[in-house]
Amino acid sequence: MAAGVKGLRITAVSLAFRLMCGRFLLTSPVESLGRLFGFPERPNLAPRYNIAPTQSVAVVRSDPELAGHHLALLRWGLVPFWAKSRDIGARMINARAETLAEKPAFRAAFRYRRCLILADGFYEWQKREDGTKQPYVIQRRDLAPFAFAGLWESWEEKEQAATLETCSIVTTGANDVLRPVHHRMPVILEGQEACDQWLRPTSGSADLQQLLRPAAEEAWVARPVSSRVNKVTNDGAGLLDAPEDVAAEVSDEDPDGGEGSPHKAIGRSTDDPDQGSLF
DNA sequence: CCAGACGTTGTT
DNA sequence: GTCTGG
DNA sequence: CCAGACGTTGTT
DNA sequence: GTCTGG
Repeated sequence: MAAGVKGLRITAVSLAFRLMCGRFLLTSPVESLGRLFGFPERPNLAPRYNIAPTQSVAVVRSDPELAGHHLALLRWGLVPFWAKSRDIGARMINARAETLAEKPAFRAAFRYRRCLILADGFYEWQKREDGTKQPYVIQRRDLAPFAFAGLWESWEEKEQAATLETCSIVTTGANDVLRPVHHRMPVILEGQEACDQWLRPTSGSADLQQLLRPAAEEAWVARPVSSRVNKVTNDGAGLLDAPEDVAAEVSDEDPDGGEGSPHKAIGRSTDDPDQGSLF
């Protein structure tokens, strides 16, 4: 794919590449997700191109009472059960793999409440020399859905007498390809066995820790996208278009640039504002 | 003992 | 709730 | 993660 | 600069 190749070129040349997980997408039909991750629920999930912290995300849990894997919609940003307010959750969107077994906010969740957080890709922002930022989307080459290693927690809202379920995405060190440009990345559980092992209540700490490693770089592609993704209220398919200035960047680095101009996908006028239901 | 934190990323 | 710092 | 706010008193 | 909201 031309766009994918271009994305890789720019990525490799860039010096200040940053990668972690504060925004992602999930657009696959619930039937595909259910088949892939082994859950029976088939709720009406609207495609989401711009999932942000504090919003509802699709997770898979292993429920000892029901047996098997089950889909749930949880708020992104883990609120520890002892928190006085839900506000802390906005800053608990990631949990470091190296310390989650010890940190008071995460260790009980690591031991008892692990989950898969479903995605088709995630975004990251590259800081340019002029201080502006270029968003990238990172997806599998085959565009298949995948699972972040996640933790979840249950929090009792005192005033409302309600229970809020929240979650956090585990992060780890970057792989060899990404290490020169950035040092962190989200943990992705590749393959059914890794997913099952993460969810299995009887998995030991050592086995779990072994899953918390960087993804296999061959399977992944990064490519620049429109900065419209910056605004959380933009949530349409147009966010995956190439940015307007990619042509300029490419010709800066490769004046011959025989690849032709990577214009925006034609006929994609606006982001469809599929506001309405989250899922 | 009580009080207060409990988290991540990035940047300098 | 549980650990750390004072 | 980025965008956007960042404050008070009093009045209805 | 730093915090909150999405």
